[in-house]
Formats: sequence, C-alpha cells, structure tokens
Amino acid sequence: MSRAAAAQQNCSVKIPVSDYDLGATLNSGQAFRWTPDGSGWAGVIGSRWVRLEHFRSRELLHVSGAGIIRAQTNVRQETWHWLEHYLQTGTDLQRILGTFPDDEPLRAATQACRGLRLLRQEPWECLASFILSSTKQIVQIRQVVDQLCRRFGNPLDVPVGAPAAWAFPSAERIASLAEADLRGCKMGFRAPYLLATARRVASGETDLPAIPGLPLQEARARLMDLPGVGRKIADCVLLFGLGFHAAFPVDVWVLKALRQLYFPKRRPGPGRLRQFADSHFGPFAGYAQQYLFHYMRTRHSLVSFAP
DNA sequence: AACCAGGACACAA
DNA sequence: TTGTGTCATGGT
Repeated sequence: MSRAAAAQQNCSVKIPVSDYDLGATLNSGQAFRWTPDGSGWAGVIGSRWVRLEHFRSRELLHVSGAGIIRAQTNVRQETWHWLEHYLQTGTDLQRILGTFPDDEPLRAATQACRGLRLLRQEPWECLASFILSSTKQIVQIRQVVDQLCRRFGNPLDVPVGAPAAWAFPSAERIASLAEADLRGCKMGFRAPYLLATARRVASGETDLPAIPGLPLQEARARLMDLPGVGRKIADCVLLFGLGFHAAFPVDVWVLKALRQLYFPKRRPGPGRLRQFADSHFGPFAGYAQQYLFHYMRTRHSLVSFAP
C-alpha cells in the first residue's frame, strides 16, 4: 500500500452500528454544532473537523438503524477512540431500553424514536452551551454558539471546499474576554453567567474533569454551584457530557410530556414530577428523558430531522 | 403580532 | 418550600 493510500485510509473509518439514528441523535437538542452536509452531517469534535454519514447495510435491512457510520476527517487519525467515545457506538441500546419501565407512553416514545442515542460530549463545551440555552429555542442556541466559536475559537483545517470551522473556545479563552465581547454574540443576560463560570473553570476553582468521579448528588451540587447553572442545566451537563445516565433534565417540553402522558388529570409541579421521574424510570432515566423530549418535539411539529 | 423558547436568580410570602 | 418579576433575543 502506498504511503498516500495509507494516509487517505486513516482519514476515514467505518464503524458498524445497530439501532443508531444518526440524524435524530445529532439533532435532538443535546449538541448544537452539527449541520446537514449532503446526505450526512458536518461538525466539530474537540479540535477536529468531522463529517458523518450513516449507511444501512443490505444484509441487515430487517434491523432498523443497522449498518455503518462512515466518518471522515481531513487529518489522518492514529485512533478513532475519541469518535467512538463521542458517538457512544459501543453502547448496547437494547440493554438500556430493557431497563425502562413497561408503560404505554415510553413504549410509544421509544418506538417513534428508534435509534435515538445519547452522545458523550466534551464537558466544557457542553456546560458552556447549556448555560447559553436558557429560555432559548434550539435554533437560536445554535446561532449563539456558532457566533461564539467563529469569533473566539481557534480556526480549524477543513477539506477544500468545505465551510470554515472553529474549535469551541476554551474556558481560558472565554475567561480572558469582557462581558461586552460575549454580549456581541447575542447571548444577552447569559453573558455574565458564562463569563463567571468560565473564570471559575479556567482558574481551576471548579475541576470539571474530576466531576465524573463523584457520586451523582455531589456532582450535581458542584455544577449548580456555578453561576448560571441551576438544576436543569446541571442535569443536562451530567447527562450529555459527564456520563451520568440517571440524570433527568426537566425542561418545558419534558414537563409537558410528563403531565400530558402520565398525569393527564392532575397538574403536578416540577418538583413533584422530578420526584416521580427519579423513582420511575430507573438507572437510565436520562435516556428515557431524551426519548420523551424528542418524541414530544417531533410529534407536534412535523420537523424533518433528516438532512 | 403576540407568544414563547432544553432557566436562573433574588426576593417575597 | 412554592410563587412572582426580571433578565435578551429572535423564531414561529
């Protein structure tokens, strides 16, 4: 094999998957940096530009979401562990679904959103993005995050002809900015929150990488101690960035879903519903939450989540 | 054109 | 503990 061919080969990989709906997963409000690219998706993971596309395999047509995910980068990769980690392709989804309670709403949601997964995102990007998420629509969160990256993130090498891409700005970089710089990204009242939290993370006063080693309650408390981080955003970061699959973020959509699907008569408050969720959905409650969220969001508006 | 969005926070009662 | 006003911005 020629050297060029080897390099070419190391710029792309095929990961076998089953029950993996790439479009729904990348576009279900857990990550905000993926854009449709032909019949696939382009985005950034860490400091790498990545293009992803799902191909279903012919001999496995009877298995929904079976096939391979083809990933391309523009730089040769020694390993692809970082990608498998991000996409959580090693996760046995059926085993997780098997832990769900056998109730009608969850059956409907898991059936409607077959192949929906949880990603494992970089903690700082996840934390910062969700600080920017409060009372904003997902499309708007994407716009603000995009502004932030293209103004203050390091520019990345991309393939010829591809749109420019930037890394997500580090906590240190954001900590060095002024509030006005951040407000320039249209994040409004969230600017001082992001700035203060970036400074706490950059200074080491809050050790993000250490949080996954803590018990859930303590991990959540550490996050909620940060400016702009309440219960909901803490749970999002625990679930999408730190691997706490029992975390159950309750936003307006999940609130609606729980009330409508589980308590159509009464009208329990958020506290009561969190209590219900914690005791009802089991060790992978966060997955159940994501199914309910996506189910609710796609059922009413017939938004296409395919590129 | 109102209404609302993957909320947090200070302050009330 | 639960309830209100406020904070910015722009999509639907």
